[in-house]
Amino acid sequence: MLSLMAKIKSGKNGTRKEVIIEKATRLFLEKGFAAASMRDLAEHVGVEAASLYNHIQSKSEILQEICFKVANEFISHLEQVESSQKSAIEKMEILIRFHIRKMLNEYESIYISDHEWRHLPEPYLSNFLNQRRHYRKRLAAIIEQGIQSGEMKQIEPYVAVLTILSAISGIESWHRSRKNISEKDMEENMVKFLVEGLK
Amino acid sequence: MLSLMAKIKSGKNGTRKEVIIEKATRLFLEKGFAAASMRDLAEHVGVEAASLYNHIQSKSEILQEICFKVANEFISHLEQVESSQKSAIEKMEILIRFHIRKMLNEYESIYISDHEWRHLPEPYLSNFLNQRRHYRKRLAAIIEQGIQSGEMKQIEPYVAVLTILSAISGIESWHRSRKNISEKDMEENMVKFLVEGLK
DNA sequence: CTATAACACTAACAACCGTTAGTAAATTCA
DNA sequence: TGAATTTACTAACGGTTGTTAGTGTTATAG
Repeated sequence: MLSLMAKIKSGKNGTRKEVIIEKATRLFLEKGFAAASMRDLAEHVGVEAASLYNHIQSKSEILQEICFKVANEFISHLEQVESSQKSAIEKMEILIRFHIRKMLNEYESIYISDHEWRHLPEPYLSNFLNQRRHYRKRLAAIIEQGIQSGEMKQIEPYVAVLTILSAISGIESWHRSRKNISEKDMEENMVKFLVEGLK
Repeated sequence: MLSLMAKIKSGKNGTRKEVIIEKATRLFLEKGFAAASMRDLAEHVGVEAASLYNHIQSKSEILQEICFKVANEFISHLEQVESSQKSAIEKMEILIRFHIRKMLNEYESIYISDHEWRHLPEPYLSNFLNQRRHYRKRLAAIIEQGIQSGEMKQIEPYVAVLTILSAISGIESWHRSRKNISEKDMEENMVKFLVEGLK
């Protein structure tokens, strides 16, 4: 009894399922979710396609795990920031830096979460979009508050949120390129641009 | 002789091929290029799938037409701006407004050009990416010049270009949402954010 | 009106899709 | 070691993919 998670541990890389999701993340990034096949994924994992189904339930389950893992990380970080006693502008800078760093360090999964969510099946699709809308509203609320306290300039919070989040997602291009610019420069310059844009 | 374009004109909407590309644009936007099937497209056009091949050569030819039409529009506009006698900051504002308006008015094709280009077959893929890289370098050159003339603040031009272009592509979210904000507000707020971010 | 070109149709192709069934090998637990 | 569980394999399924061949229909040009 007790079901102590059996074996499942595949040496170094954690659960076999985790390995599958990790490889799938790269594959979805390169080919897109729809164009990436299970046989393709299986080859990267080093196994036959059918064997994957001993660890996952479906192709779209992989996408779900990627998307909601990312979403949950951002939401829980936001809650942390919200409950802190910082000024609105400080909160925004913290959030912006968090987004930038996530994008710098683990952009594969974030990119997928940002661009492949439409292939989520219902009800996950609606769920995901609701979470995203809610997240953005909470960011807008911080900006709203920053405007009212005079910390930020008069700007439509919705537009500011859109602008900031989209701008950060552009770091994807940096990843795909030859990276003539360091991570640190990337972060500082973007923060300079985006945070100053609020003031 | 003279081949005066035969008939081909399909009443109001121009060439039959243009209709196909138009419908494909919407379809690729909603489902993504890989997930959109030719039978799906045919249904939207009101024809059998095989009939499409009387007007196009392949599925990816449609994608090519969309991507390069967009690219050419931006490049030729850039050349126009470059050859004008404006200050760097003015040039950037003109370019930013052009991007924003394009995104507001015909975002379907721009979105596809921005997000589905990886499904271009070679050599079109390399060609497209080269054009894009070149375009961004020329934008960066304008910013570089703006910094040296003291019009703009000290910022890494590459990062600024990335930030601006990505931010604008976020207008896609506005299109997908309920649009509580007018086009004009969208443009002015975004310009305020992005142009001020340069000063 | 007739010849010709443009177009849409049906049928089918080979390849690939996600997924399941059934079974053998490997691993873990007692 | 023996029993049980997990994992990988082969084979195959029904369905879809982009695309072609071949044929008939429609519209245009001379």
